[in-house]
Amino acid sequence: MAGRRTDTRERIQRVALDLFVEQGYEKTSLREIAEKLEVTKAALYYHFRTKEDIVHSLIEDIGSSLDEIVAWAGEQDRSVRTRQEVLRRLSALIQGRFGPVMRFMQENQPALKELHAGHVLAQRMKSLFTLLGPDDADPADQLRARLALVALMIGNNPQFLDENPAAGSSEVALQVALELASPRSGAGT
Amino acid sequence: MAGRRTDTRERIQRVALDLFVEQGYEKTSLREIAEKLEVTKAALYYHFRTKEDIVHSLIEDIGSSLDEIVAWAGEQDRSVRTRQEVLRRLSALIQGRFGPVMRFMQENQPALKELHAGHVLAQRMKSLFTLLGPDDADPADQLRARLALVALMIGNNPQFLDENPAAGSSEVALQVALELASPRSGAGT
DNA sequence: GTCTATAAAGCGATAGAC
DNA sequence: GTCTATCGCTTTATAGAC
Repeated sequence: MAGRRTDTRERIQRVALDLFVEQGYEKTSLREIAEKLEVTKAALYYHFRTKEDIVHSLIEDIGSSLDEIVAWAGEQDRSVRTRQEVLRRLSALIQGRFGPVMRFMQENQPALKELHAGHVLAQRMKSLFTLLGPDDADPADQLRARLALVALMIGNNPQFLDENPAAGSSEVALQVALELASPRSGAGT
Repeated sequence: MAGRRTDTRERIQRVALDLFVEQGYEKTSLREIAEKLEVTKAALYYHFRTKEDIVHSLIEDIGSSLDEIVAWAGEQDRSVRTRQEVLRRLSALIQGRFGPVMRFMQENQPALKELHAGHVLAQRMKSLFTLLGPDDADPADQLRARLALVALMIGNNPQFLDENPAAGSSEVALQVALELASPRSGAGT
């Protein structure tokens, strides 16, 4: 049952992400991850050179998906419809297997800030922001673009600072995000 | 010059908050705080019993200010005007000396989660949320209430995941927050 | 591919002198 | 109120056997 494994690398990623989300990156030790997997620390080091490398592998996955969205949007015209479709795709991504990674990113900014993988990701997020709220747009629109993204994240993670289930529905979150990316009366792009 | 001090406790709070915001709670050691103050670790322990106690003292300050706002709002009628005034007062608080504390809270959720002081604060935030978006309100309105608060925080901390100065103006943030707390066409309280 | 054992460093916290 | 010195523990990471 616990004999030869070929998926240990992925099991490490899964368990590590679980613990990172549950108790934070810094508070999660390799010993803890190893224990939960019922292997030793040394086994972890066979698959990942450092603790940071685990995070790196986690973020690389989501990174390419984000790149796809940015690339797709680059081929479209800069319309409200395009921005809304970007949000819809992001919502699907967050509701899918990247939700926990997103949440980890959201809640562990200090850790990511000095992690290199964090900077790579920050650049990708900046592309997304520029997509949703161009640098030459109304400052309020830029802020709304960022809030639209936050809405999607909170929708997936109700306990932003609370845990009211009603405010945490993904459908509601997408609805509010779309409305934030839509032109108000007397404005638009 | 560096002789007798009577404000050491406050100096510790100030320097600790600076470092907590800059590099995160976990990554900031008492040794580092002591070095920046040019005292020893042991001196820190004279003023605070634990590292956690420093955070506790930081959060207690802002806590009473939040309580005042909640109490004031409790005396008003539950109108849009009241909610907007709450946001205005929160904005002033965040723009004032509580900005860094707010940012620390926002960026160190995993650390706060297991810090007791964090739970006390979470309860206060919940009161605020309930104030801005009652539990029996439209789920979308509840989410918007949370986003209004996020807007104020991002306004004070542009580098949410980026650092575009235009999107980080406190006035713009307040404007967007107010609009999020206002009834849309066909809805209201 | 996983193990035991350990190195090297940093951490929060305390004791006791001054 | 601040110091020196240190305790006890945990951490990341490595060496080398199997």
